[in-house]
Amino acid sequence: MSPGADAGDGPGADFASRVVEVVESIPAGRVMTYGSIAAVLGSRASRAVGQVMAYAGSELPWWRVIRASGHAPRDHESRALEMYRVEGTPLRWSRAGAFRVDLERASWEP
DNA sequence: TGGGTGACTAAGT
DNA sequence: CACTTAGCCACCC
Repeated sequence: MSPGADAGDGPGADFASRVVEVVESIPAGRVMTYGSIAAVLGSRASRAVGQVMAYAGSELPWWRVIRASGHAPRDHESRALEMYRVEGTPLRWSRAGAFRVDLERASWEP
């Protein structure tokens, strides 16, 4: 409702702060890809989203943020798997024993 | 102010 | 299905 399109220029207006808001809004059992989060913010900086997550650390449900392929973040797949089992996130298992999040079912958007 | 980096994506092999 | 290459954009120092 403001002529300036974006209504916030104070804290929370930064890209990083917006990423945090979106990630925290993801319900349990659901996931979003880095690219989708960036798209919601009106950007294509999927990589920047990952950097914000790395900086935020365990302060966020990082396991609900995955790659476009359905794989969990690099070097964190094992930790994510345990969370997916607890939250009941739909997973897809390959013959080799590798798991992936079923984006067809778990994909969510605010 | 500018350069290097990275929890990425998409397309090709 | 898994790995490799090139392109992107914001973050940090």
